[in-house]
Amino acid sequence: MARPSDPNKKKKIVIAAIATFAQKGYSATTIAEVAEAAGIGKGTIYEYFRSKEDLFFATFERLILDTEHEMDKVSESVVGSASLRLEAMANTILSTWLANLNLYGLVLEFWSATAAAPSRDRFRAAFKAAYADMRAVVASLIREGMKDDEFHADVDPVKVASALIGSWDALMLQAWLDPDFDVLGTSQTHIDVLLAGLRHNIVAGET
Amino acid sequence: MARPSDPNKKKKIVIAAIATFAQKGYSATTIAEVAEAAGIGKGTIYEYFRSKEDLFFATFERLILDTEHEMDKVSESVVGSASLRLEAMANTILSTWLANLNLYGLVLEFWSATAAAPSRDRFRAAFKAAYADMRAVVASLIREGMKDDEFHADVDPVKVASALIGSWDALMLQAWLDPDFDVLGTSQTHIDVLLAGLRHNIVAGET
Amino acid sequence: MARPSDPNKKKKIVIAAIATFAQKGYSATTIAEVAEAAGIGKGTIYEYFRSKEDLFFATFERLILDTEHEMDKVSESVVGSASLRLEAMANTILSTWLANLNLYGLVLEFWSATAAAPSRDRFRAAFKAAYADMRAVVASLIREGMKDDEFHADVDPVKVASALIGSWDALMLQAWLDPDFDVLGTSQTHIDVLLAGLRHNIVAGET
Amino acid sequence: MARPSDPNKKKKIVIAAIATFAQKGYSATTIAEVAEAAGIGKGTIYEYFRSKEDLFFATFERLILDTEHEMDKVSESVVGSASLRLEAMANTILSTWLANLNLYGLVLEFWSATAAAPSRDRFRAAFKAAYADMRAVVASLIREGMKDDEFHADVDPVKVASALIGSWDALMLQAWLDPDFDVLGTSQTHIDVLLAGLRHNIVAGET
DNA sequence: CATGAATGAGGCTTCATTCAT
DNA sequence: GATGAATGAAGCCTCATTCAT
Repeated sequence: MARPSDPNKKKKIVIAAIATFAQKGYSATTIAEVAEAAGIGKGTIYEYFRSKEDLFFATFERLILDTEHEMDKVSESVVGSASLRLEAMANTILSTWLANLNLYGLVLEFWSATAAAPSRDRFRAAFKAAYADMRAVVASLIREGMKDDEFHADVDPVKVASALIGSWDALMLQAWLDPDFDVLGTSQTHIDVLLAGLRHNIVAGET
Repeated sequence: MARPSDPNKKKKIVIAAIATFAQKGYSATTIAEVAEAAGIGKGTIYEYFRSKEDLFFATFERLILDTEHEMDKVSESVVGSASLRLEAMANTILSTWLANLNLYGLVLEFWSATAAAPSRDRFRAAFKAAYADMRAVVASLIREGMKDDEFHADVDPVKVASALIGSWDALMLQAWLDPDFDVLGTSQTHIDVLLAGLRHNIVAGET
Repeated sequence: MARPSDPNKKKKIVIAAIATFAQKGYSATTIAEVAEAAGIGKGTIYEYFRSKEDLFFATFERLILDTEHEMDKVSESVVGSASLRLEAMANTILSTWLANLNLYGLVLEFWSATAAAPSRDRFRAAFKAAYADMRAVVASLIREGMKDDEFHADVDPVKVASALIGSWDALMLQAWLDPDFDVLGTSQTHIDVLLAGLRHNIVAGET
Repeated sequence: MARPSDPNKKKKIVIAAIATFAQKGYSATTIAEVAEAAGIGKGTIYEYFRSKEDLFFATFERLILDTEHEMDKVSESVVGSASLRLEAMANTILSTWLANLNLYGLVLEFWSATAAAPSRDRFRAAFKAAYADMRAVVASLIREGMKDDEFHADVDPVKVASALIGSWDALMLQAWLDPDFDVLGTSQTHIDVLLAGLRHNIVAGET
């Protein structure tokens, strides 16, 4: 008469793991700490995850999913010109991330994990997919602006999206390094300039 | 002094450490491996570095210095319009980084190290300083463009520089994740749009 | 609790540690040796003791407790004149110690530990307390002899007790150095002379 | 044309070693520290001593010799009754030792060394010899008192000497453990009682 | 299913000793 | 003879993982 596996137990562990990994980093975090944070026994974790690395990957997946969910909500709810929607997207994403700046250390850990064997490819692929998703969303916004004749620049929307998302990523890094860094202001300036560029023709000879 | 002791022994160790850390990550790298890569005994490393972490920080410092050196060379050698010089800067930096893409994993490790105790502040401060340096160089290029009436946008040069540098950083990350990612093309598009924006007035009502 | 875990595991480890430390000395003893002697895994020791030094201190405490227990038994069971009881105490203590002469090396190690950082004060305080205990027991025996007019010498019982106990200690040392040393005979002579002195007035002019 | 070995260099090293060993204990002392204290290079020590243990033994020998030298001076210079000479001996020895109480930690180390292989027998034999020497000196003082009819007790002088010396040893230990311990007072009481006992017949039936 | 006691591989670090200069 | 850079053996300790209850 085994008690049915509590479906929330796994989630509970991941929550505890996110907090602990974010605070201390992957290597420095011990399974015992995660177990204690989750209020369960050490061995129980191994009932739900094959290994420490497995648990790590699970926390990664959850964060990725949460972010994508956030992006979907934004792109569905905001209306108006492409410029407006892009700005809204930027602000929402950055605000959300800023509100969870403490998680950024965890993202850094994930990136770092892509460098270290043996799960390198696993993390790398997941990251790549997540970026591709974000890119697609942003690029489609830009493409809409072009279709509506709001943007005249003849550029590859995907490339602009890449750079834009990249700048968000990097702004977060700088905020992580320096709590006084003006993320939203810098982002505003960047997107202002970028949108101004998109609204005009880019004369080849000018560059 | 007894055996003259290779005056470059310390440098030799750092070189070996860079290669090893980059390949396997900080945690996964053992002192024994670094020693072997350097062709010396395990104990010798401790003649030059107090601890594994100290060695790690030394590799970090060296890479930072090398990059700054590279930037200085570029900003001194390239002439022409601000747009041209910015593009040259972007291309040079990115090309240099691309050529050492394998080191990017190491940078990820460094970032990650800023999250993990106990050297957190040490790395964080060094990173912050390095970014400030880069920002200053790029911002001064933008400022020159404004002085020469090449750029009309009324924006904070430092903020644009932040976003620009951030995008380089993030493009490298994506290249690291995906070897097929078009770093230079994306950068070109991004800087084209950005420069186009800088050359025009940014009408407040337009955003 | 999972495996019930031998409730005496900690004691078992201490026993093994006593034997190993006594035989090889503190520095020369490795945790691996103690673990093997205890028939357990290396890591298990760290479930019960924070460090090698902690284990060492635990062995020390146990030996101290055992000796005090021995003294209590003697002082409670022997009856008769103070002289008789003091002699009985001396003989019992020395016999007990002689029977465990192999432990004396361990006591030397403890003494030595009081000299070496960083646990110096810990051991020193414990030793001091143990000596104070023994002193109190012996001094009270002498004091009883004075109350009963068996001893006429006007001396500080505590000082005599100190010297007496000290002589036992030192006799053990000499036995440890020289297996042929006549501990009990020497002690007998010493206590005979000492008791004879206690039974007479000590004329100041005579000294 | 090798410079002749500085005959004082060896002595200089031993002096430095005594200070260092006494302060930090044998294990905790590194050859590098001794070398630095002696103001010479690490390697130089190995020109004069085969190993760290050899150096340790040399410091031991020197301390033993110094103490014996001290005893000889006392036994030659003091005149008067046997009681007086014994008291003088006790006071001189204890005062000398007290003045160098910091060296006592080193003696403890030596004792401890007799417990730990592999030089066990070497130290043990030297200690045994040193005690035999001291015993002989003290016993001869007692024997003189018997010959002069100052002492009437029919006891073995060597046994009394053993106990007496042992008590000195142990008093030092207690002083080492407790800086407030009254060494000289306790010794005075002890020797008073002991001498009183020696001056009287010890009636067998009395014990 | 849950637990946590037990385990042992493996890492960092120390330091006595060597030996080229 | 003097030196100290180089070495590597060896030890303490951590912690992911297992498994008996």
